[in-house]
Amino acid sequence: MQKQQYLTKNQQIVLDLVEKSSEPLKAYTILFNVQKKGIKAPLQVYRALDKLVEIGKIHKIESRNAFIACHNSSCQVAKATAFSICEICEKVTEISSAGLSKYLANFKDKDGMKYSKYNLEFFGLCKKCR
Amino acid sequence: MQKQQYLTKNQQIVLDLVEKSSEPLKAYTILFNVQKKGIKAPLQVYRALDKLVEIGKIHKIESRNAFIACHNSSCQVAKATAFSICEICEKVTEISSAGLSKYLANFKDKDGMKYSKYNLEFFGLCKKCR
DNA sequence: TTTCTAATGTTATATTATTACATAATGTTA
DNA sequence: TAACATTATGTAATAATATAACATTAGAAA
Ligand SMILES: [Zn+2]
Ligand SMILES: [Zn+2]
Ligand SMILES: [Zn+2]
Ligand SMILES: [Zn+2]
Repeated sequence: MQKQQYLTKNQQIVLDLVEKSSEPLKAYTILFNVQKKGIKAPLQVYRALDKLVEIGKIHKIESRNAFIACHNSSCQVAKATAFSICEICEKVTEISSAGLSKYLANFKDKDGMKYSKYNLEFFGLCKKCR
Repeated sequence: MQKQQYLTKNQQIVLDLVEKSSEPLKAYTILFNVQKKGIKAPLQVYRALDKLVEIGKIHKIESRNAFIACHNSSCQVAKATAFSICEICEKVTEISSAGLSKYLANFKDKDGMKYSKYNLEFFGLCKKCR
C-alpha cells in the first residue's frame, strides 16, 4: 500500500507534463508550460517535483538538473535509480536491470557498510549518435 | 603521459583549497576563501573547477553541487566515480572498489550497450550517524 | 467541532552557473 | 625569430536553479 494514493492538483499537472515529455524537463521549463494551468511561481513547481520524486513518480537527473517520469513499474520509491545519458543528444533512459539493482543493493564498502539508496548515471553515446 | 602536467595559478589555488578540505566545497565557498589570493569572480573559480574535474584532480558531487578532491590515485580521469554520502552529516567518501569498478565498466544495458563513463552516489548513514 | 497536517499562494531572495568580450600567456611551427 | 593557434585570465553583467518566509486553505483525524 502506498502512502499517498491521490495526487493534488498541482502535483497532477506537473506529473502529466513530465510524463508526456520524451526528454527530461527542467523546473523552469515545466513552470513555463504549466502557467496556462494556473501554476504561477517556481515554488509551486518545486514543491510538486519534490513530492513526485519522493513517491517515485519521477526522478531527478542530477547531472542535468532535470526531471524524468519513472517508466519502471517496480520503482515505487526513489531509492535505487540508474540512467543512461547520451552526451551528444542528451537522450536519457532509465535502466532497469535486475542484475544491476541486485549488485548495487548488496554492495558493501570497505567498512562493510550497505547503503539504503543510490543513484547511478552512465554516460556515453546512444545508438543514433554513434 | 598526462595532457597537462602543470596547473596554472588559479587552478593550483583552487586545488589547494579543495584538497585541504575535509568536506566537499561549494563553488561560492571556494570563491570566498580564495579572494585573499586574488581570485575575484565566480567564473575564475568555475573555470578552475572545470579543468580540475576534467583532469580528475577533483570530482563534482552532483547531488550536492559540491567538489571534493580525488583521493584515489588511479583516478586520473573523471570517468568512473563512486561516492558514499551520509544523509545526516553530509560526510562524503570516495569509494574505490575494484569489484565495483569492474562491474560498472563492464555493465551492458538491454541493447548490449556499454558506457564510457559513470557516476554513482550511494546514500545512507555513516558510522557516526547510525 | 477542534486539532493537526499537508498543500497552496505569493513575494522576495539566495544560490549556482554561464555569456560576452577584451586581454594576456603559452605552445607550435615555419 | 615571427606568425599563428591555443589556452588561460580578468571583468561585468546576467541567466538559471532553488529556497526562505509568511499568510492562508483544504483535508484528515480525533
Ligand atoms: Zn524509476
Ligand atoms: Zn544521442
Ligand atoms: Zn577519484
Ligand atoms: Zn554521518
